Amino acid sequence: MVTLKQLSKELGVSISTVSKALSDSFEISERTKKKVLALARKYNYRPNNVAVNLRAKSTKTIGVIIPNIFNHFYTKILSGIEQEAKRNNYKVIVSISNETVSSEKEGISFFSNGSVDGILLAPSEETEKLGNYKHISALHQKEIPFVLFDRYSEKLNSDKVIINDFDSAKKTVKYLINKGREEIVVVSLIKHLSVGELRKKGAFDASKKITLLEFEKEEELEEAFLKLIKRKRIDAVLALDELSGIITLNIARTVAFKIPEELTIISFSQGVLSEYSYPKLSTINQHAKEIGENSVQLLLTRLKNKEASYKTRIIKTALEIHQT
Amino acid sequence: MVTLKQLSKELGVSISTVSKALSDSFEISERTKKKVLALARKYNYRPNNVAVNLRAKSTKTIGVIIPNIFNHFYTKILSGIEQEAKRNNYKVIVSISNETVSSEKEGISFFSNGSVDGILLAPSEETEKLGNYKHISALHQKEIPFVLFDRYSEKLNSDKVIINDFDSAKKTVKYLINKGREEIVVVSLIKHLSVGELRKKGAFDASKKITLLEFEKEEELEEAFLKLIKRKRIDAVLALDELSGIITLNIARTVAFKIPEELTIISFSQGVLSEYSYPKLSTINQHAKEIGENSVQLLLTRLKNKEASYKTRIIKTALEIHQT
DNA sequence: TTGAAAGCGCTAACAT
DNA sequence: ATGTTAGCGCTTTCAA
Repeated sequence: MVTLKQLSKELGVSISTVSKALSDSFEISERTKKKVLALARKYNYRPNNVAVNLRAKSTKTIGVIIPNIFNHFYTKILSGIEQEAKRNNYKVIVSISNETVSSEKEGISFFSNGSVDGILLAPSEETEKLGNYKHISALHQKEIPFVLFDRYSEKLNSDKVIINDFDSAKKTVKYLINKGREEIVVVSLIKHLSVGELRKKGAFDASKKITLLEFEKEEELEEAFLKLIKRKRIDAVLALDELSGIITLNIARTVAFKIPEELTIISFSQGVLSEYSYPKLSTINQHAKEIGENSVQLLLTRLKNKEASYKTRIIKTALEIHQT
Repeated sequence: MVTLKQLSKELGVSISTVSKALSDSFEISERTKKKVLALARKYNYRPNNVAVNLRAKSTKTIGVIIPNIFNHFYTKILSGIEQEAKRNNYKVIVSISNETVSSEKEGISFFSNGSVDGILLAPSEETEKLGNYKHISALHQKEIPFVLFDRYSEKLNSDKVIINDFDSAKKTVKYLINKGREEIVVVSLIKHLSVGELRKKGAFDASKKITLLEFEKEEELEEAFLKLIKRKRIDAVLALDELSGIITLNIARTVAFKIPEELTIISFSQGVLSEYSYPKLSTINQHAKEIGENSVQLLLTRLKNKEASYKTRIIKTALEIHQT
């Protein structure tokens, strides 16, 4: 990589002259500017980013800590983050926590050395399970701005972008009841996530007579659901996560339920899974991309004004009914 | 963030003493080391990464340009990259090309200013379609080391990590023939990708009497496949990409094929889609994670020795038969 | 209109 | 055992 020094030497002018010429400063004569620009182009000069960062005391980089990159929902968020960051001339560094506290801590420490201007973070499942957020709130002491997305805790005081989980679960159950469904089952494999809790509460807020099947392992849910439908007639399922939705769908099909005539299945989701399921699942779309975009916006706002009060942005979900 | 300067001031020693003490230099007395360490811990001192990078003339960062982050295959590669990078104390910056040349160029220029030590790149679909790789080979002039993964071109001289696509398609067709399948259909939605071409050639190398359904749009494939199975008896499908596999599966089911008794479907894939399809697709697993890991390894080797001859690593696929 | 110098935070060769 | 100095590449203030 060519440096200002090399250019200045070859041109027989000072480093600062070259620097100013390249930033089109009014101090420099047109003749010199032209010469400098020509040589810079010839060598394809690009200011060394690291040096610029050191000087500017900013990196134009956002660190993202994401729980799981195999989850389409998070992938979509990441894509939204990347786009919005690029639009604002920021780079994105990614660290994947794999839903573990240890990797999450690693990621935070990885970013806590001036590598990034700020952090976007969705706490891992383990973090939520343990309810210990100290390593995250420690960012406040380090004066590293951060924004939580998707998952959050009352214990953490920060900017955040979340989904109206409670409301959308509640609305969906009401929708089912309106459609004349009477035996509603809520299935979930995300017991330990804050969002799972909120969705569950929302559903029960709409109706007390819901059957709840909530498990940690896929097989447990499969077994329980199979048992349930053999025992009693049900006519609607609300899945609090996509995997539960797909599993339920596949089982319902093995026992020859007509979908959606006899059984409506609606699932919180964002996924390819539901998109290419057969028949296509009805979903509660979580507008993941917007979550990503909004997180970046909130962080950039924070970077501009570190003293402002914390903001929460709530991204609305949309019920998408297929195959009705 | 605390700096060496601040620590040295508070301790009443020089900056270099602090620096040396923190790196446990033999030049510094135990007493001083202890004092320094204590204060550093108190303030949670971490060396400013940007300054270290500038000084070291290396960023310990790898730039990854990935065509599509919604494709589980690439996500898995990315995960492999991230893990292997972290293992070697490298960071990962991600740029998503969305299968377009323009974004790919943007990504390359984004990384070409000293932000990264090297680049991992899978060319976009558009790049492959147009066959123009100049913006990529330009990295050679800029002396930025790069490794291609998954997709490549004869036009590009570089390190690369690829799959034995030709061979595995060939082997799979042979496998089908061995199992007594006689009417084999090859379906594909990746006509324009180099890997698609290789797989196709491999399949035909195993048998000339294959029916080929190759389209750009999902609907075209759906229509053609439906027409075909109404017209003639078929007993095996080799899908060159996961989407084709799922589409074929869903259609075959609507016309009540017994799978796999009457119709074997095997798909190139890596996906959640095939994992949660019903019945579960048989797949040609591409070991995506290993592709990512190997790419990082190749790049790090290159960084150590820029003059070595270019290496190609071929990752073997594995045929995984389900529901037989 | 141009150049010299300082400084971002760090390391390391070279004094003391 | 500790300190001084130079320099990584850049921008910017101040001086010429």
